[in-house]
Amino acid sequence: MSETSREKPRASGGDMRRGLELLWGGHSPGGRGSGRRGPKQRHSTEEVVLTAIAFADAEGVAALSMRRVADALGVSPMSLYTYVPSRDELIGLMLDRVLGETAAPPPETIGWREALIFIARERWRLAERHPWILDLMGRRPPLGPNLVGNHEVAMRALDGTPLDDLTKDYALDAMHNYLIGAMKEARDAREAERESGLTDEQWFKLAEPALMDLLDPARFPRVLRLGEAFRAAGWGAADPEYKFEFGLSLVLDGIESLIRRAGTTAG
Amino acid sequence: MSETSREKPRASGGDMRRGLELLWGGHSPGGRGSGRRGPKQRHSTEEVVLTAIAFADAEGVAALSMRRVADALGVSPMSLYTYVPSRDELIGLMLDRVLGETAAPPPETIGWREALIFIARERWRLAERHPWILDLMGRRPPLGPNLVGNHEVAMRALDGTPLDDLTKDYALDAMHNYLIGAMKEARDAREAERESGLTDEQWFKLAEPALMDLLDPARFPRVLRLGEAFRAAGWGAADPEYKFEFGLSLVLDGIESLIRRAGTTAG
DNA sequence: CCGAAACTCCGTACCTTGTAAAGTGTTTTG
DNA sequence: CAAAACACTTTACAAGGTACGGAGTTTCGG
Repeated sequence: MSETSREKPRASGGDMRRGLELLWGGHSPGGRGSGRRGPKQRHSTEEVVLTAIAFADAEGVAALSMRRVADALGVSPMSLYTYVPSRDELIGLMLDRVLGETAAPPPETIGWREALIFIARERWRLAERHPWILDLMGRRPPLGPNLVGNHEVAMRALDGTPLDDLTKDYALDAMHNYLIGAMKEARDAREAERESGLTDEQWFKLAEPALMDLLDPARFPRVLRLGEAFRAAGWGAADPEYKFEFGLSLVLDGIESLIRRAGTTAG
Repeated sequence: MSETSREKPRASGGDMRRGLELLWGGHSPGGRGSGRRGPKQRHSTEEVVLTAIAFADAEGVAALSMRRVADALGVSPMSLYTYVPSRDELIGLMLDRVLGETAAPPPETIGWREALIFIARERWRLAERHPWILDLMGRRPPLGPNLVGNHEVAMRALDGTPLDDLTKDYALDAMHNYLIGAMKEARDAREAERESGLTDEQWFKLAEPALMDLLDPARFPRVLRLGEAFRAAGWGAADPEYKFEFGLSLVLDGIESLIRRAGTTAG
């Protein structure tokens, strides 16, 4: 519960160039500060972004406020606005920055399936390192070099297949959407565990007695059977990483049948 | 950007029963107010929840504050706390309430695939009516009657298949995770459009010239080709509902191959 | 070489949020 | 009829993003 989203009009033309500049050229050395008047900035936009990322890793985007980032840098809250036009833009920069941490499949990878598995696991690990990115995907993402680069890499994974470009994009989008959901599921389990001090197992056992009074076996026979199956299988059966791999194969099987169909119709 | 999540310790035993009571029995007539002292409540918990839902439909969960709900009901902010223990709990009630709006596949539905398609489309339409639910799934959801009921219905859709209960759950989970991602994608497109007054197409056309200067054809050949493919296909190719259906078939194909394998090994 | 422009940084201020605390008035119980 | 339990209100706090205006610093145009 209590996930919440705030909205901003979001760049409608004028600021768009500014935002893109920050994303694409912003951190290059000498790009800024060459012929500016006034005092030199005591920090750099990159430093601000890195500080904010470290903070978000430790406490989540929710807890990330301009004041806290400013504190961590030893400046006043308002001076951050000389580095970054708004909190939203800062978050965009943070997102594109960490997207640069994923590796492309190594050259010896053979076949699209192996390549996509590699990519999916990279994203999984990325979300483990920076769980907050899951709150930020979607919603007109920052078109930075790393977001674009990641899509390039993903498209390349499908290079040998008979799919046309549009279909490749759709398939990758479907996989990505699944990944988002699965990574969120795993993160939420981790967070709930940390916050409440209870593992899913402990929590469920706590809720169970109260729940058993409420669950009418005539109305919910399958759910009750499922509960028994989980008890019988031991709680390892609910391990998010296992479920992630399971769902990933399932989605890849879907892509496989897509490829097979395209192969038979096209030749 | 700017999606944000706040956290609460979340019921750890003592309040758990209270929360479940509200979810399962709360709205039944006469259940409350029978032998209580003090003045009668001017409204009901259900009224509060419905008001909050109407508000969230119109403005999103982000804009949903206790003060605004109280205003809409004509009471002071703090009196809401006599109906509902906290904002989080209120949101839990809202979520389970709207989950009750989805229909089960009609009896004449034949086969698991048709049934799952029906369920998926119901969820899609639900998210169109109440887009804010997408911010709330995951994260230890409220174990209300409708959440449980929906899972029962989904499990029933796989009744004729050779999958065991655990595998059914995994498959449904994978489908659900995909659905979440796809519905979020669609909602974000709609919201961004409303907020900025630009369709994705217009927005992209606006960003394009600036982007073209930045996209090195040697580094991003596939992404550039994809851009051309989209231009050639017309922008209907990016229609979220089309992509939703595409991904759904893909996931269902994955389930199909799962079922085929289970069928051959088990019998 | 100097004034003015451009810049950084800071303090203050406004508004919004969830909800704790304490007070007021009302209904039911004993 | 007194007291307990409740509904409801007012007030207050801390935290948030950022607009505004001021103070000090560096560079540019002449």
